[in-house]
Amino acid sequence: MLQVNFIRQNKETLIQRMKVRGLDVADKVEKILELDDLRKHLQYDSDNRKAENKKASGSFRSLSQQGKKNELEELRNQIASNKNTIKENESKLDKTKEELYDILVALPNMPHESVPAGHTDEDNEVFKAWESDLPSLHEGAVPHWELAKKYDIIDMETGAKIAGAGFPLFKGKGAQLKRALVNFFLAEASDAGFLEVLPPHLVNKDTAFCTGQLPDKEGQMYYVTEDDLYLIPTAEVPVTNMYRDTIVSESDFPIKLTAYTPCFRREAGSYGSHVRGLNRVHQFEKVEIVMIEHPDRSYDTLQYMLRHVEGLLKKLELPYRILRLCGGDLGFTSALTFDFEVYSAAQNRWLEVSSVSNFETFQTNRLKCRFKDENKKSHLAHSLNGSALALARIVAALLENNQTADGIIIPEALRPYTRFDKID
RNA sequence: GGAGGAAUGGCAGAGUGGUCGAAUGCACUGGUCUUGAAAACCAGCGUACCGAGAGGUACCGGGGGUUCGAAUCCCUCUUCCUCCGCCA
Repeated sequence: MLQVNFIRQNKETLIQRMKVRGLDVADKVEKILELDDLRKHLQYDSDNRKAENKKASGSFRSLSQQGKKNELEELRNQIASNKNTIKENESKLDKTKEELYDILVALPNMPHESVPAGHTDEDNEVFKAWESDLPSLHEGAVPHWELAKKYDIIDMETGAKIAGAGFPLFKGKGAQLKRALVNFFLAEASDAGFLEVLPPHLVNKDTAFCTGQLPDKEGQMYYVTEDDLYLIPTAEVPVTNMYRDTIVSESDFPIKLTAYTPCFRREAGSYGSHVRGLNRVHQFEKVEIVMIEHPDRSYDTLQYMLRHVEGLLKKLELPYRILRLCGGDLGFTSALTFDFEVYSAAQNRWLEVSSVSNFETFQTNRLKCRFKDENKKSHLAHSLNGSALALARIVAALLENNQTADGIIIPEALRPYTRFDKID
């Protein structure tokens, strides 16, 4: 959520930048400023009347000790009438705040200056392309869902029987490969100085609101009505909320956290061949990295996170490219996002395996996550996160790209974790 | 699930209707002293909004109420702790 003061000071920039998302927010911005002025006015008036009443009730005791009944009565009336005005004022104030909030909460983050304009994923800019040749497969190479069947490592049918379509069941070396990937990713994150946490996998409304899933993505999350809880769509949600209502000191930066969790997504409305196999599922596993950083350094930190993710893909020997998302494809809460895509040879397409974003103060404003500068003034911190990495699609790409006539070869870096070097 | 108890500033912990934004201790920051450090002493030290400033207002788990006046009384919700039951 953007701050009103920020909007006030950066009105023209905001209107211009929102255009890359395809939004015209000029009217909304005017309305926000107008409502905020009204809010200030009403509050000022109420504050003054409250101050008057406070003074008046201060003299109450001495008057009553002196037995001045008439004065007391007059005082009581004066306070009562003031109180009525305050009450009316405050109900107007509440309405104004609500109206203001409704507009603010529906306003997405302001895109970073480097975000290209565009509507769909086709307008995304290739930030770093894969420069070597893409792997060419042997005669008779097949997509991962067929490999999964052939080696009996992923069982979609049984998953569907147990839960429903889109809930894969991993078996044998398939399950072990996933566990190996998780351990590999967590070990890499730990080595890079990220603190591992294992957060709750269900979260309450406040938590889902603060990282921006509510109200924007209400229908995308599984919701447990009985207990009023949401299943997490990503570890970003519980992990970032560790810093809700906190004031950190500047020396705590950069805060680096990592977590492995399952991710649950309803993916309502998805269908067709591009959702086949592991391409799009309701439950997948992911190692997430989250950082809280000083505003001056958050874009350097974003690059640092990019390098971390890149390192993982290099070690896994997977062909990848990095995209800078265009305005139309940019998430609601993000100011700048880079997507990592891995080339899936048998499907001959790029699969998104990571999304690394800087949210600037969009989340921390809701979280109230602040730090104090040397003058003890508090400012909102910046929050960032990225997948490092999402498992299902990495598995899909590994299976497809590494298939040979006599089995699927496990990349060197992963073998200490799998304890086998081939799936056959 | 049943029965009790608790929730106050970074932490600990006073405060049961009036001058309490809140004693005290610890922690922290600045200063004095010291070759340096420690100790001691002095001063400062919550958050947010409005205001150029002086200053004003709100906040003692959340919400509502009583009262001229609420941290303090009433209602309600939430969380935590203890005991019993159940249990990975």
